[in-house]
Amino acid sequence: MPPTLEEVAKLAGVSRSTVSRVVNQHPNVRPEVRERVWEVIRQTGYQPHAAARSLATRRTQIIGLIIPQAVTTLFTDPYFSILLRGVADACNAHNYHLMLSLFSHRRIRDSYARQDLLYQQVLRSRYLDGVVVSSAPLDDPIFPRLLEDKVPFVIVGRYPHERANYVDVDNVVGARMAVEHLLRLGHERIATITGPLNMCAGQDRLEGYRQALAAWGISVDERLIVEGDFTEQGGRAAMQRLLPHQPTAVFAASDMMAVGALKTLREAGLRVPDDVALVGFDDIPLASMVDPPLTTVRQPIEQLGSMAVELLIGLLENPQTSGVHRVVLPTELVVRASCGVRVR
Amino acid sequence: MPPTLEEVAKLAGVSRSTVSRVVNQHPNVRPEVRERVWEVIRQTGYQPHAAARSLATRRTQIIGLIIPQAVTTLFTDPYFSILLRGVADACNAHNYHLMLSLFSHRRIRDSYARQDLLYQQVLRSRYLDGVVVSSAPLDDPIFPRLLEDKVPFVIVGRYPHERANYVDVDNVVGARMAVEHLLRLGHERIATITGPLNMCAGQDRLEGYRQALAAWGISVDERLIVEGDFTEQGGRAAMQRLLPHQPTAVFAASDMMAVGALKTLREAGLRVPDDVALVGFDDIPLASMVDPPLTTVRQPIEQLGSMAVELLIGLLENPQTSGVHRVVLPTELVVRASCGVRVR
DNA sequence: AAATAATTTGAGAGCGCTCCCCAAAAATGG
DNA sequence: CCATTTTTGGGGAGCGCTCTCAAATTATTT
Repeated sequence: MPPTLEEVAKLAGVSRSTVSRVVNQHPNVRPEVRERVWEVIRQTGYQPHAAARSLATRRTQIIGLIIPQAVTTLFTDPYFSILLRGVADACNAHNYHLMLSLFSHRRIRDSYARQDLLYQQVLRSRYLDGVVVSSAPLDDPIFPRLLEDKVPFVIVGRYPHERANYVDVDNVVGARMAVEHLLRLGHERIATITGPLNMCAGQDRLEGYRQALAAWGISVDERLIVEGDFTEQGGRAAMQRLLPHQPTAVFAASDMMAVGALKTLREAGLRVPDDVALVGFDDIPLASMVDPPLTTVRQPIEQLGSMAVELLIGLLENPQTSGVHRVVLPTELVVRASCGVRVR
Repeated sequence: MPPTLEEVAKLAGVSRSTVSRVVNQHPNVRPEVRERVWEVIRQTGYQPHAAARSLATRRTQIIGLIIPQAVTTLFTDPYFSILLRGVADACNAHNYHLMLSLFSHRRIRDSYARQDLLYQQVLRSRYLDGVVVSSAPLDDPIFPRLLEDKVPFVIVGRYPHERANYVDVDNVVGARMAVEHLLRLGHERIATITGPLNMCAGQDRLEGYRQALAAWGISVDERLIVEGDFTEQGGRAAMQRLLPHQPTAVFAASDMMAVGALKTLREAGLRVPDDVALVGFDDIPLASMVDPPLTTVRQPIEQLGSMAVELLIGLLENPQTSGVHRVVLPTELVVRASCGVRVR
């Protein structure tokens, strides 16, 4: 049986309160007493009991990372590993712990029911001090609930509500840069494979595409816009549907979809970039590994994760700080071979 | 302020104990009372407070997934995403929660200190009911500690201790199959890029390699054995060192390393499989995406994760069940183009 | 030296839940 | 119909910690 505060107190010849003060770095303890207590703590290997502490302080030091929806695919996308790394790192750095809430991908059918259950269990039972939400569609029920329950949360992405804090990248500008790059290379029939249009990132990247075309005075051919789902499979399927309309360039709203599109193009006997230029989004490691290497829009995924956590911890530790916290990070166009750099 | 047990009890006109019984499905409550209590619970949205419950029951319903060491790279390997998915799924299915403990990859220097801290914080403070450990080197200090503290744990991999429970794949046989396949194709100068040799999987796969050669009466040329670290970079570097010895085939102990080797080979002007045959291990999605598609040894990664969790939960819920729990899953050779299937 | 202020310590009351134990009520049996 | 068993509900004592408040001690000021 591990020792309790009480026992440490007895051994050190002081009261519970004093040990508590020592453990929690309260100032008003005589140095010699403090040292004596530390000595006992060291010898006994005392460690405060998390649950007891949480019960008294009403804080758990646990942050949740919630990725709603049935997301088989989302997890084959390295985007998540990278985000997770950022999140985990920031948690470590600030002595918070990380609880991961994914949702079963096996049965999409009951996924909402499960999500509901998890929400109850995890959030209402106060396991978490706050949460980071990523990759949720805009109409996900989690947002209204979080707001109603006044759970501190930060979104990786965006949500149109005054009390929503978020960290996002400038998807519109990123997408516009990508498409403008294609335009500069002389393309006019530029197609796009969008992300899911119920997600902010999906919408924004499409918006960037539209803006770029508009800026160049090119009218949008709606047949060149096909909705994907951020997965490789989705990219393949979307590209399949685009083929009949013979685009000379394709902007895919994620690298995974670009890779899918690449395969479909190749299977159709088209060469990239010679016959069709291709640009992705994310700059995941795979982007530079495929053949040809993918021109893409880099977003600082890891940083997105760690900033979200830091914002959240700021919220948790200074609740009085009013105002909403929002950060938008820049993107960067990474030119590789897949877009076919032509002579000026 | 969310309602407490006490308040629910008052509203339902019963005592705390009765509500507790209802919530915890204890039998001895009259159906009509039970229904009345449920009704109040529903109306008030009551949810038991996790910390209070944990304090009383000494269980948290949280499982930890621990991936020790500074693992930048490990997380670019989809292996982890897939494992994580298995783990998360199993947790969801059994109403456990998942806490993720990674270690900062930024500063390798203080990684052991951090690991120590985390160990204290997470395990000794009883945040977790039990843990799943993956990808730990055999000499990782976590194993003796877990054993000493009697923390219930399951390893994904293996550890030579009588009280160590684990889930593993048959790495020796898997590797042997891979190498024997190359032997059957007529190769004799078969090199191997091993995993880290302080990890079980690294050792076992090397052992499989040796066994295959031995079975065919081919003596091992130690210059054809180069240690890698499971990363793509490591694979590149290892292949670089192998080039001078002109192997006609290479068995890489992970797909990521195989991909790295592939690039080095290509840069050296060698064609795969024509000049050098290549076999990997894991069968991550990338394996079928590279050119040429990788012949590899498939291991059921996701299942590994979920079985580990299920074993652990079994341990937690039936502590009396004596005996050690060990599962070894089979592997399967997946033949694709990279090994160059020759005519019989 | 006395009075006041500041610092250090301890006692006690929770935090919200579980679970043991006993009383009341209901069911059973002779 | 009363004694006995079984079911049902309630009271209370924790689980291990924090935190307020007041007492005790020490330092500072007049």
